[in-house]
Amino acid sequence: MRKTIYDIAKELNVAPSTVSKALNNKSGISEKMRQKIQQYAKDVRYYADWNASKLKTKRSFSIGVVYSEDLDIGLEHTFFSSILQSFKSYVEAHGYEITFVISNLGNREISYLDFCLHKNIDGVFIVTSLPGDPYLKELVNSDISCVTTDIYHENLFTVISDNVDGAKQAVRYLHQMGHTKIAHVSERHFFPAARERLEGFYEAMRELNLPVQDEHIIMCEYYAFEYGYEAGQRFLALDDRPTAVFVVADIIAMGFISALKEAGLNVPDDVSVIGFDDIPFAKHYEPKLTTISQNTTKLGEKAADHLLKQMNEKTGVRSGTEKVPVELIVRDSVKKC
Amino acid sequence: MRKTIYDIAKELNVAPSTVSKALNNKSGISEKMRQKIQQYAKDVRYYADWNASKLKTKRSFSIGVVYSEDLDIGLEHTFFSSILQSFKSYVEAHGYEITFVISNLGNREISYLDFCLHKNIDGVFIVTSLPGDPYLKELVNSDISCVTTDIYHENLFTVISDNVDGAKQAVRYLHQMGHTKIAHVSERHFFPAARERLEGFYEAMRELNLPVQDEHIIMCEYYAFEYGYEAGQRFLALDDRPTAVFVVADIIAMGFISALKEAGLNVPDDVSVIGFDDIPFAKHYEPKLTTISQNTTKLGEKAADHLLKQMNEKTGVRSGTEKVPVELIVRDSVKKC
DNA sequence: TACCTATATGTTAAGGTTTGCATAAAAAGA
DNA sequence: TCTTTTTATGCAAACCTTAACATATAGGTA
Repeated sequence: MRKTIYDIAKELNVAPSTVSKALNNKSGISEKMRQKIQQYAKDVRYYADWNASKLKTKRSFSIGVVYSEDLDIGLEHTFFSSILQSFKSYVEAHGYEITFVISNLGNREISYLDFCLHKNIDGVFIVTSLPGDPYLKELVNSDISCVTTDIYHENLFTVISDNVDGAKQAVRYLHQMGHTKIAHVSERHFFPAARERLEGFYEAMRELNLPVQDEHIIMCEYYAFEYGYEAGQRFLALDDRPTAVFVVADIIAMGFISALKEAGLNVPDDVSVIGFDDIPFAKHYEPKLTTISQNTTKLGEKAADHLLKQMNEKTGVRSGTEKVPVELIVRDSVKKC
Repeated sequence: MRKTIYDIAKELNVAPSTVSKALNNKSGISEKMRQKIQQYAKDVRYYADWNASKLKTKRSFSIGVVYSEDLDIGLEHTFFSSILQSFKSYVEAHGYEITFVISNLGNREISYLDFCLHKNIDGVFIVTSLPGDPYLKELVNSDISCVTTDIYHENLFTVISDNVDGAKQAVRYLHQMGHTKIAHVSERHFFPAARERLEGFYEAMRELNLPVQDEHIIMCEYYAFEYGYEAGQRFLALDDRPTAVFVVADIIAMGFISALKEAGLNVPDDVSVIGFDDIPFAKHYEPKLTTISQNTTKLGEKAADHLLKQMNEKTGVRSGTEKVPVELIVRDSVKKC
């Protein structure tokens, strides 16, 4: 049977509270006694019962993770899961564990907030979420500290890649390589990343005094290879084809390129393509994809860092944004014009 | 302030225990009363305090997940994370949540078993683990129900793809397409999957009465594109080159193919290649990879199902294996000889 | 010596739930 | 109507930890 603090107290002829103090490094106890108790606890492999301790302290040292599994963005989505991985490592190093916030256990439906409240969750990281989720709104407006990534939400701190700058870097690089007629493949729904990259595209083009024709902005249905392929076909149908394309995301860029290849065009000889994200496969695609790399490790760490601060400082700063720098990764899909 | 069972009891003029019984569907209470209390609880959005309830019942309704993050197999590893996703959905539908089993919170080191014991974990899913991890052994030999996937461990039930059969399907398919000189790229460390696929390769070759030369078994360092590339180079150096290759994993197959392409060979015109896994990118690679698909959804579900059974039935059946069928996915990397 | 302070240790209630047991009420049987 | 059985409800302990408060002890000061 598992030992309790009472057992230890009895065995050491001290009071339970003394044991508790020793183990929790609280004051009001002699150093000698602390050592003795800690040593003993180690010897008998005592660990405080998690639940009893949480029940009492009202702090769970666990951080909720909202990870909506619809829309193909479950754990297998590398971008988010690698942010989560980094987030997880960071908070664990600070003594927290993570818990998935779920809206139904078995068959009883429960709102995110209720879930967190009743589990005494200390803070929440919203990794992916469906736009307009009512549970989310309720949670965000509650007293529980929250941060998110890659999306914006009123009253919620966001850690996000510097998409505008990334897009500008991409365009500038294409320009540097001699391209002046540049197209952009964007995404129809305008998730924040897409919107910002489009914005950055326009800005950079303006700064470089390059004209942008409406038909050179190609709208893609969603983040998927197939839609990129479709966009490629539409690109091929253009009368006056640009020599370079900045594509909103690597996965779309790959589909895009595959359409060009199929039509007998060579990338980068005929058309230069630059992507965004630097997904793990970008370096293995043919041609190896030149792209703007998002730093998922940093995204996760910054999110974790900000959340922990927010939780501990109880500062009222709920909204705001931290932009994480992105980096141009030069590979083989862009060529001098 | 959050409502407790006492508040509700007072408001409804009943005893706390009555409320508890009503909410937990325990017997010894009239149906009318149960309805009334449940309705009221719903109205005031009452949920039992997780910790208090766990403390008392000694059942946490949470399942530990051992997910070793070293060796590049953290959450961003799609194969394991998609198994985990499927596992998670399944157990959540059955009223369980998942918790990562970690060996250090903050700075205090804790063994897996201690962690589980002190959190009252009901069962554990070992997703990835380092071979020879002492904590693992201790956990597996404890009273806590465990299952794993993709590896074997004494005293531990495993859910794993039918690798032998998959390899045989692969070889048979190559043979069917007219190939008789077939090579195999394996992996040096002989993780179970690699070992079984090698075994299946030999078996199928024997059954088909095809000779296998020693130098046609190419050992690759590890599961990575780069090592596949290296293997490809070694293949190129072969005097008497086979016309077809069965590669132990898609990611290696892709690196392998890229080496061939670089040397001016065409896949599948010059050499046919079949992979294993069906990673998400297989269908986008060039050529689209013919491969043996592992059913990650099923792997996760079966693991979950077995674990829940083991937990509830308290059956002594700890070891054993469930093989999940794999499927040949015909794409473009294999051609008639 | 008497008293005070600081520090070390002990006592006990609280945290919210569940559960075995006791009791009360209702239903059934005589 | 009275006893017996069944059913519904309440009481109180238990789960284990923490923390506020109380007490004891040692050392120092007047």
